[in-house]
Order: sequence, then structure tokens, then C-alpha cells
Amino acid sequence: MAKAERGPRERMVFSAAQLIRRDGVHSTGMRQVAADAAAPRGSLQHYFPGGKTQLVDEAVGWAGRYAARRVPRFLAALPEPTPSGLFAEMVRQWTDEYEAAGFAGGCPVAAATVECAESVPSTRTAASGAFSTWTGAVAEALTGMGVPEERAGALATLMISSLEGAILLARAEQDVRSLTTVARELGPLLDAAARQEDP
Amino acid sequence: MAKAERGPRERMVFSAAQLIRRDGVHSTGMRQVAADAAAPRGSLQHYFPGGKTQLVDEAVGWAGRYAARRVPRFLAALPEPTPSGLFAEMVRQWTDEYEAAGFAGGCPVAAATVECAESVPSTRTAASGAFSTWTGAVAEALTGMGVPEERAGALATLMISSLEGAILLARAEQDVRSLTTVARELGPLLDAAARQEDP
DNA sequence: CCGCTACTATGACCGCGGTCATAGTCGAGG
DNA sequence: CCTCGACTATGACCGCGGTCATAGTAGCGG
Repeated sequence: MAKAERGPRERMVFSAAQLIRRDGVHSTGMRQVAADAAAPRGSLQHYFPGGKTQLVDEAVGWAGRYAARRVPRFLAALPEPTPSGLFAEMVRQWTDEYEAAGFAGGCPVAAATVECAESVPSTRTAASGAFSTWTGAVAEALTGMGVPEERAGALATLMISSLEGAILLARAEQDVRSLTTVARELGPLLDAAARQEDP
Repeated sequence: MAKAERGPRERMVFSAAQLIRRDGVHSTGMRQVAADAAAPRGSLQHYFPGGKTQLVDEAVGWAGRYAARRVPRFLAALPEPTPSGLFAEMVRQWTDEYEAAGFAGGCPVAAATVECAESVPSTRTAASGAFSTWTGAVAEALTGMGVPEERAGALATLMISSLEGAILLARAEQDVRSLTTVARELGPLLDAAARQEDP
């Protein structure tokens, strides 16, 4: 995969996240993860003595940090930062992928939540943490654009909820329509909240 | 389960949907479905010669029709029908369940999409159909409340996307906060679209 | 050169679960 | 009473996949 030249451990976590995106948690085998990461099978039990659960949990955590890390970069890429612009960038990451590479992958955190929320407590916690770091990053970005503090968290939740749901619809329909729709419909509402507190 | 006194076939479809809600598609076994439906195991291959795939597909279709059927009932329950009121009812169905019975279940269509979109074409199609009948019912309700036709579809997509995403967050966090948040934040936007075309 | 620790390598085990095969029941119609 | 179709019942098969056990290698400090 793309991100070579990291340790085998990190590569396995990364590969796990990628495979979970496509096939879900249960359909992703350990052997498959090792193969995809070009890592020896024996390393699995060495680096992840907690078994598959630990690997999945780390993959989910990694995904959450990855998503959060992208937020400031999206802002930096905008000519002038606005909430609607940020959301459009977040959505565009998905439409770009889907149009370029097909609708193979979803959000790994969503997959982990759907499959493990009830059966594997630690994974549920990991998913919760991933969502909250992601939401936190978005909320922080919003406050930086003039959204009142107490409103920023709510809007971040709304943005991520809509995005996650739109990803689901897009994969099912194999059409980015839902993604572009939520971006278009939510944009004005987001910008209005930023203007609330501006001079 | 609650809806007894239907044919064993329908009971199995219903049970499958319920179990998929909780554990996802892969973690739900055929034997488990039969047991939950109090149906004989041998009936599975009799009524569903297409195997598990057929059962899952039918469960997804059933869930879509169920969700669509509820929309007009929500409207009927409102003192005066408004888009925000409808959305609040849709959300409330989930908050009520979560507060009463815990965060065990999610949306079966979401589970099928996450786990089968890439691997099982027929299930992906079934999920797409389920989302579209659901969205269609919501859009129709919106036009009935004065939302312009070309806007209604987009808002329905936004509503369902937000709801699905908020369900994910709620299950992960074991907190209905995300659900109440999207209902609150989206309400004004929805009602504004309805007033667009009113006298 | 030894031995210790980190990592790699593989084969075996074992439970789970979908599917198939083969009967068994049972009510309706001849 | 017989038969035929619809449905029920169960045991067996078989692949998959996570985990364990048991080695083997490699680098390094002593």
C-alpha cells in the first residue's frame, strides 16, 4: 500500500483500517491483514497479544486521529476559511475517492460501531474515542472561524453525522448524490452560525 | 418477539432484521434466526433457498418498508405537521428506544451496507432500495407540507443521512446526545424550506 | 563464542456457521 | 387406505479463521 517505510506494526494497523473500510470487521481476517501489510504472520501475535480485538481497536483509533489531523489541513487549503468550505472539503475527500476508485470503502469507525458496539466493549469505546477526537477537531476549527463555543460542538456533531450517513447512502446507491446534497444543504446553515458573532 | 401470529416465514425475516440490528450481518447465524423466530431450522432452506443472502436481502427490504410506513403515522400523530416535527418524531423513535432498552440496536440497513456493499451485490441493491423507499416517503411528506418538490428530495436525504450518522454516534458513545443535537440543529432549516412556498 | 531478547515462521487445533442430504410428519385429495 | 406435496427435523460435511505451541533466526552485549 501507499504508506510504506514505516514499521511493520504501524503498517498492519493501517492495513487493518483499510480492509475494515472495505469488508467490515468480521470479514477481515488476520492473515489477510498481515499479507496486505507485507508483514510476517507471526508478528501479529507478537505486536498484538490482545488478538484481533486489539488490532481492530488500534485501527479505529488510528482512523480517528487521521480524520482529526486532516481538519486543519482542509482549512489551510481554503482561500478563506468558512464552515461551509470546511464541510465541502470533508465531503469532497469522499466524492473524489468514490469517483476515482469506486465505492469500495466506507468509514472504518462506522464499521466497527455497527459490528462491535454491542459485542466488544473495548471496540465500542475505541469508536467513541475516535468520533470524539474527530468531532473535537472540527469543533475547534469552527470556533476559530467565529462560531460561538457552545454552538460549535453541536454543529460539529451535525456535520459528522450527516457525513457518515451520506457515506452510507452513497455506498448503497453507488452514487455521490447524497454526499453533494448534504454539503449543499448544510452549507448556508453552517456559515450563518459563523456570522452570528462577527462584527 | 412481539409480532407473533404471523407466518413463520415472515417471523424469520423479522427476527433476522432484529438480530442484524444488534450484531450485524456476519455475526448473526441462521440457526440463531430460526431460534429467535421460534421457527424450525429446516424451514430456513425451504423458505429461503437462496440461503443467507436471500434472508438478509429480505430483512433489509422489510426494514425499508417499515421505516417508510412509519412516516405518515408520525405525521398523523403531530398536532400540526411541520418538517421539524416530523424529523423530531423520527429521531424520538430512537431516543425512546435507547433510553428504554439500551443502545443494543442500530439500523439494519446501515449494517447491511457496511458489511455487504462490496461483497454481496444483491444486498447492496436491497439496501439501496430500502433507503430509496424510505427517502421517498419522507420526501412525499415534505411536499405535503409545502416544501417545493425539487427541494424535498434533497432535504429527505439530509434528514436520513443525519439520522443514520447520529445513530452511529449514539451507539458508540452510548448517549442520545447526537440524536437530540441533529434534531435541534436541523429543525429550523427544515421549517424554513416549508415556509418558502406558503402564502 | 555464548546467551539473551526481539522478532519471524508454520503447522495444528478447534469452534463456528452455512449448506447439503436424508428422512420424518401431516393434512388434503383420490 | 394411499399418495403426494408442503413443511419439519437432524446429522454430517467442510471451509474459514482466530489462537496456541513450538521452533527458528538475527542482532547484540558480555
